[in-house]
Amino acid sequence: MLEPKLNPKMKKRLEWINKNDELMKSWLVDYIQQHDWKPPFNSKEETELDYIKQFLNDARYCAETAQTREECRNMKSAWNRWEKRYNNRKSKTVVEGNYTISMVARKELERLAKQQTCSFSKVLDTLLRNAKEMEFLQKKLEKHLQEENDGLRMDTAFLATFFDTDFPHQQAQIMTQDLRKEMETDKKQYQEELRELKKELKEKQTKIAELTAIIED
DNA sequence: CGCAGGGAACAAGTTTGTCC
DNA sequence: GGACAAACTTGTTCCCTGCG
Repeated sequence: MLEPKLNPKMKKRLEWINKNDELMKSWLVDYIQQHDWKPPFNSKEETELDYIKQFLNDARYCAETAQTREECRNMKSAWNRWEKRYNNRKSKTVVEGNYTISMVARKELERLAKQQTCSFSKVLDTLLRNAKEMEFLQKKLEKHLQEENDGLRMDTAFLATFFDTDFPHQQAQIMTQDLRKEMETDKKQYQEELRELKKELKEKQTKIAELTAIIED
């Protein structure tokens, strides 16, 4: 039987382990057990610190092979991922998710990230914030069109101010054309409906006035 | 140049939600 | 209530970038 040889590289490789970090300790205990690197942790007989100290001590005698190198790298990487996700979960401002999107959307995401030299996350975040903004503008636009008796005055320039690239601008043009047609067809109908609504509104107002009078009496 | 670190992809397992 | 899909969790791997 060969005497186990001390491997100084292992010590260096595991220096990132902070024995004072409670979170890291309990994570490590799970990780070590999960990989069957040590017998199961028994909280009645040992502390997490004992367990980890023992593990580190044993690890110093690991043979210097590609596998141990790999395992050490993976362990550190797993911890970094876990910690990052843990912090994300705690965060009030960011949240990590996992979604399935179409290839078309994915290609576009890739293109935008490259164009802006930023991460996918940043692109998605910005896009969705913009979408919120768009929703607000859309509502404003609808209101604008409703108030304006002559909705036809809306033109591409009006919509184009919300966009800054060619493709959306073209879409805006098509959208405006469609809207124009639709409005021309439906204008009379809307006017009729508007008259009806105004009538109804007047009736309700009268009713409210009556009720208010009764309550005040 | 080698290496560490970070972002993302990918894989596999688990939990949660929805529908009948 | 169970079948199935969607969403979430965790770990691993790949790839790129920046630093010494």
